[in-house]
Amino acid sequence: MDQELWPSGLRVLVIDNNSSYLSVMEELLIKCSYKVTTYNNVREAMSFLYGNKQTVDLIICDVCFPTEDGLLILQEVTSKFDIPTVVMSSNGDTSTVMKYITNGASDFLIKPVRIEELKNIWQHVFRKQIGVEHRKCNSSQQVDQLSYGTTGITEATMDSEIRENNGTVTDIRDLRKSRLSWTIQLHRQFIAAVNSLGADKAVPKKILEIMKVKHLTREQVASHLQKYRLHLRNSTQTLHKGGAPSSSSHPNNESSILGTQVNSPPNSLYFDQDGCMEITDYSLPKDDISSGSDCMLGELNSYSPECFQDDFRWDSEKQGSETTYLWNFEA
DNA sequence: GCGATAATAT
DNA sequence: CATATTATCG
Repeated sequence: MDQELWPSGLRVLVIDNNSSYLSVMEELLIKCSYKVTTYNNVREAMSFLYGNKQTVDLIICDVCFPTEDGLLILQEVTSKFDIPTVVMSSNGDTSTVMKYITNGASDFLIKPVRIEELKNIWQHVFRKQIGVEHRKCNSSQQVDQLSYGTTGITEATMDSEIRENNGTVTDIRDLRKSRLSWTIQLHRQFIAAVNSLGADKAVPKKILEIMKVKHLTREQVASHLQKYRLHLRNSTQTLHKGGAPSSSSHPNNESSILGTQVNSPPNSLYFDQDGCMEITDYSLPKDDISSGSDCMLGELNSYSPECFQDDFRWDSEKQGSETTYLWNFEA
């Protein structure tokens, strides 16, 4: 529709190791009246983020880095900051897009990025701020001012739900009730850990180490892993359910989920953003970490300035509530 | 259905 | 033996 009504002043952080393209992006974004900060170095960008997370509304990050892994970067950012993150790459395969979207990306832009696409990215900021309530955006003249409240963006679940440090759960104990509740954030960290190890290397102990959540036990991770695999199976092979046995097409990957590097998420329901959850299906741990096979857990937590200490939500007795949309939504 | 725990397996 | 995986419990 109209073209002059997108919010100006949106503060965008762009990360791309290609300085030339970084300039292109900067130019395009400035034409959109956004405020732009660019980094061609992931680590520097992360440092900047840790120091200025209150002043960044949106992140646009390329996912093809020589040494860094785009997926890990995305997971790092989305789990530690509640800032909408848009991913861009020259490769727009559905499976690739799926991989990033299921891991928290707000959008996926295929290079070369057109200015028309950038004109619309502000919607992700609003979507996140407004959160559950998605009211009919009249798209008219109410988008003029962004509520840049320093604490504005970060407040998805602040109430009595989760108390965390910048979006990352680091400890659980505080609300010592009885049963651990796997919240989205915690689950994300779990997924991030599983993904960074490989499918075959993702075992409770290592996952626990990577997650670095105090007082979380190996047993709890094991239990969650069990369910995770179970649900993964269910959605991976959707044929099931009294219909045609599907005798054609797919060569039937009978090798278990763990055996080798299974890939390709054929079917799946991805997510339902606004409401509450977003995780319904996960891309398999197969990833493109530079090296390839060996894990690199030692340095996984590259960024992360300091230690932490926060709480987490335990659930005492009442659980029949509206929790748990993690991976089920029933038919 | 969820997460904890017991029972097995590696 | 320690830890991973599966089964069962509440």
